Order: sequence, then structure tokens, then C-alpha cells
Amino acid sequence: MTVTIKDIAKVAGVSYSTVSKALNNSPLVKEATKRKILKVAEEMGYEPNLAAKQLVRKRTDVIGLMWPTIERIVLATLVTNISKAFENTSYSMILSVDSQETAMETFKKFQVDGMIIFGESNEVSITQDPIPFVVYGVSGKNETSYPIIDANHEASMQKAVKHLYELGHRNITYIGQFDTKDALQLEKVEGYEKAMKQFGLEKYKQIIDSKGLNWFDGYTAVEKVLQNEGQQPTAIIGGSYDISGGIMRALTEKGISIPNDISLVSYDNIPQMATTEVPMTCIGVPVDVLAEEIVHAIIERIESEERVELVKKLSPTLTARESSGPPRIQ
Amino acid sequence: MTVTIKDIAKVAGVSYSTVSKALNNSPLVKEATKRKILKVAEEMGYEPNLAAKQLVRKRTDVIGLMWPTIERIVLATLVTNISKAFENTSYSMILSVDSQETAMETFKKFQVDGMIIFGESNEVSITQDPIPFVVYGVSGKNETSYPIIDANHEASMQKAVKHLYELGHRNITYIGQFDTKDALQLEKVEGYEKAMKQFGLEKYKQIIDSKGLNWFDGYTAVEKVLQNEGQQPTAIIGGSYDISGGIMRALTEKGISIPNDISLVSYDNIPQMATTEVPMTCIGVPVDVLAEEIVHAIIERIESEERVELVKKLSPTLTARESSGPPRIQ
DNA sequence: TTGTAAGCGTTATCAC
DNA sequence: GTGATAACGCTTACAA
Repeated sequence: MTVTIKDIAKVAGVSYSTVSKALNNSPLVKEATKRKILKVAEEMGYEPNLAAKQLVRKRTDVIGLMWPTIERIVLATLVTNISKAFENTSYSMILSVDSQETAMETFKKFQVDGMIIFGESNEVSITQDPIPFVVYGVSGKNETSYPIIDANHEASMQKAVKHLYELGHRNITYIGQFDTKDALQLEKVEGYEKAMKQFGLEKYKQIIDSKGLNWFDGYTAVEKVLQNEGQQPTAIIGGSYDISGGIMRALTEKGISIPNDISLVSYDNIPQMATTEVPMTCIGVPVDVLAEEIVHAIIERIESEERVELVKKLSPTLTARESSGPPRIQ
Repeated sequence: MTVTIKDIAKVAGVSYSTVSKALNNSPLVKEATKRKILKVAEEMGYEPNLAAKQLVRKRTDVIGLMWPTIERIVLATLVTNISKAFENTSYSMILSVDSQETAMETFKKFQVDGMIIFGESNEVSITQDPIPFVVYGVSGKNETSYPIIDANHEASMQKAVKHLYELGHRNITYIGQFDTKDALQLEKVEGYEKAMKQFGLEKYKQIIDSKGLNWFDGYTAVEKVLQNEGQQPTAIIGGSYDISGGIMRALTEKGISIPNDISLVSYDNIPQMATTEVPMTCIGVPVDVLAEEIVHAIIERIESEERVELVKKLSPTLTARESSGPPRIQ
């Protein structure tokens, strides 16, 4: 038999409402009794019944995370981090890998207090729903009716170029996905272009379309770079963790030393960047920070009345590692 | 305000206990009233309250899936499929990506009816817990106290070799991870060895250690194969989806035609195999079948008393596609 | 500071 | 067939 507050009450010799108060750490109960009750509860192996609690409190302290496309590793890392971030809060998290509709159903059923939604294109259907949520994705230029957490991709590229510029680089090439509808990728490219302009490096500008976001896309793109006539880059910015991994591999195989011959800076600020063949300099919002922000955002959304600041753009960080250094003196 | 059965009762002009019965499709209520009540419920947008239901029924119809390592893609596909498989049942699924302990807590909190656990090495701590579960992983040779769903890896390799043998191949090389503690990988290698022996191909046996399970590991392994002296293989078996992808790429790049010069068969039977550069012949338990079996197993575990058949080994299927064909006539 | 009791939305057991 | 009514385990006024 599972033990309830009534059982505890009997053993502790108090009424069960007192037990309830003690368990909820209410100031209305004397310290001594509180301690005693807590001790008894502990001994009896009491586990609160969420369903009962929920029935009266009308809330679950649970957040649902909607993640329809589980097959991208950077997001996997983010999910893990979000999950961790919740451990320091009074909320816990459940995850659904179903379609938005199915996920919504599940979450409604469990009566989650809020939702985190991954994805760029968000169905309007969601908006009219009463349960609070935040979206992690590209905010774009248009207005939204729902809150979006986004990274400042422009600022990222700006920092990357600045870093390389200050090291002395001028020939800085960007390798990333270009011919796509993915707003995130496009923002990266734009950011690169702006930054190059800002530093007066327009004539050195070179964008290589990796065609995709995977390891191999970076690997093959290097070929294109090397085959290009004219000036060779002294530095490359890779558009994603996977792409940069491929770039690094390809350079190494060709006997091109990183960073002595070519410096490499990668988008995506995740811990895995520290353990690449050559530890990778990277830019982006560190994934743990990102996770914290997302968690914070949804909790605030739930707990506070005000609906300010729909779009939140997070500032990126540049983490310098061995893959970038000054260019070889010509 | 959310609508409850009492609200429905008022509108429909019946008692709320009748509403409850009607909603649960009880035979104790007249067809006519049932229809009326259902209609009213529909119109009022009634959504049952899981917490209340759970409080009295002592069950949730929810299964928890524990998935601590979200960063392997084959498992991602499996999770998606399991999630889908649950749609045809009365259960729904929630997912935790936390450690076993944290996940257990969450699941206890929600009072899930059962759990599916991914992983090979399973802590004993689990075993003494009252909530039913099944494990998906390698069953190995020793006894277990808990039910395991596993694929028959030996049979897979046997089918792969048989397929190639019957096409006329003799020089069949296996590329996979070898120097590892991962029981699953070792079983594959063992299976290959047994199968080669069975078909009298021992002298053609060749195992290439890919060192890892990723795309690039397959890609580089091809180099080793080609550099080997002596007979070149006319067929290769790749140890995983990713490995085989790398193998395929490497062969294509070297101008080696698949399947004309070399046939390729891959482990892992997932839909993605149909969309590789050359559609891939593969072996393994089809992921949808696997999902169905897992779902079936946990439900049975929950609903039936008998505790038979702890280990369940699933039979693999060979799906023939374009990447394998008869060897070129010498 | 503690206890009593109402109520959260259901299901299930009776009686009518 | 249908309707009262007692649970389920908990929180929370309100009373003592």
C-alpha cells in the first residue's frame, strides 16, 4: 500500500491537514511538529500523489517540450541542457516527439503548465490555445503574436569576423548552407556579409555553399575552396558543428595545418567543440546559457502577468580555442 | 472555465453518474441517452480530466520511455516509431531524456503504468521497483531478472551472407566496430564469422575495424580495404547505417560502382536506407516491427499476470535493394 | 498552532 | 436504465 498523508497523521499523532501544511513547509506549523512530521514521512517512504495535488491545485509544475524532429544532434544537446536546467527549478519537463497536434493533445491531457516549442514555422492553431508557451527558433523580421527565443546570428558572425580580423586575417571564407529556405541559415550568411563589409573586407568575401548541414557537406566544400582560383583564404568560418567537423577533417587530410595554414571558426557553441581533432574556436550562444534562457522564459511567461518583450535575441559568445590563430606571415 | 461531467449532466438533463457511464461507453446506459450525452459533451468541448480519473482508477494509461542518450540517430528513428505504435493502443507515451534516477522520479510522479528502458547495462536499482518495465537492448548470454527485447543479430548476419552468397559472392568483407565493449557490435562480428563458416567461406573472411560507428568511420575504413593485399572483396557488409553511408560514399568517390564492382549490404533496417545515393540492401529487424514488438511487450507485461519469456529475440528481415547484385564475371 | 471540513473531477457501488 | 453517494489523496478556508 502506498502511504498517504492520513497514514502519516496517524503515526505522528496529528491531523492530516497539519501534515499537509508541514509537507508544504507552511509557516503556520510549529518547527518541532514540522520536523517530526517530516521525519515520519521520510521513514514511511511517503511519496506525494501528483494527481491528487493537481486536482486541487489546478497546476502540475510540469512543462512540455515539443520536439517533432529529433534527428538533429545540436538540438539533442540543447534538449539535454534544458532538461538539466529544469532541475534547478520547481518544474519538471516531459518531452513529446510527436507532431504538434498529437503533442498538444498529450500535453493537454497532462495539463502541463506551459510548453516549449522547437521550430521555425509555427502553426497558428497553437496561438489560440490557452496554455502558455514559448518558441525557440528564428524570429525573423515580422511581428509575432507569441514569444520567441532566438540567438542574435548577426552578432555571432560579427564576432567571428572581428576575432579573425584582429588576429590579422583578411581572406575569410564562409562555408555554410546558402540555397535554402531555412531562415536560420540565411541569417548566418547575411551576418557574414554584413560583418565583412563592416570591417572593410568586402573584396575578400567568399561564400561557399555547402548544400547541406552535415559533416560531409563541410568535407566536400573544402575541395571547392581549394579549387577556387585567386586568393586562398587564411581563415574559414564553418556554418555548423557538423559542417566544421567536415572542414577540419578535409583540411587535415590535405596536410593543411590548423591554425597555421588556415584558421577555423565554427558556428554552434556546444561543449563538443572542445573535443574536435583540433579544439575548435566557436561562436554562438553557449548551449547551457541558451537552455537557461529558454527555461527562464517559459517560467516567467507562466508566472508573471505582463506580456512584455515578445522577441528575445540572445547575445552570442566567442570561445577561442586552438583552431584559430594569426595567419602565417607571408 | 473547463467543462466537467457535471456541466454536461445539467445540460443533458441527466445525473452526472450517467454522464460518466455514457462517456465510458458503458452498456448500462440506453443508446439514445448515450448519443445525446456524447453530443452535448462534444458541443461543450468537454475534455476529461486525467488527474481526477487517475485518482480513482489508480492507473494512467501512460508509458514512460527512458532514453538517456539521445544522440544516436538510429534510436531516434526507433523512438519516433514507438511513439507512433502507441497511437493504436489505449496508452500514450512520455519521454524522459534524463538519467535513470531522474527519469524514474518523473515517471513515479506521473504514476506511469509501465516503462520502456533503452540501454545495455541496466542498473539493478531498477529491478526492485514495483513499476513494470521492459528493456530494449542486448540480451547477452547471462540470465536476466527483467524482460529484454533484442534482435537476433546472428541471424541478421547469416541472412546477409546468405543473400550475397546466393548472388555468387565469395569475397565478403565486414566493416564494423570491433575493438569495443559494446556487446551489440561484438555480436554482429561474431554473427558474421559464424555465417562465413557456415557457408564455407572462412578463407575469404575479412573483418575491418571501423573504430567507431559513424559515417566517417565507414568512409575511412574503405581505404584500408583497398590497400589490403590479396583478394579484394566483391561485397561488403557495413555494420551500421552511418558506417555504410560512409562506405558508399567512399566507394562512389573512387569510381567503384555499386553494385557492379562491389555489392553493399548494411546493418540497420530503417526507412532511410531506401534513400541513400544507391538504395541500400539492408538487414535487421525493421524499425517499425521493432517498435511494435516493444510496445506490445510492455503492454503485455502490464496487463497479464504471467511472467513468461523474459528474453525475446526478434527475427531480422533482409530488404533487397539496388546496392547488392551479382558479382561481375571475372 | 492545530483541527475540521469542503471540494477538486472522476469512477464505482449501490439502491431505486 | 438511471441516480445518489462514497471514495481517491490532497489543499485550503475557516473554526477552535
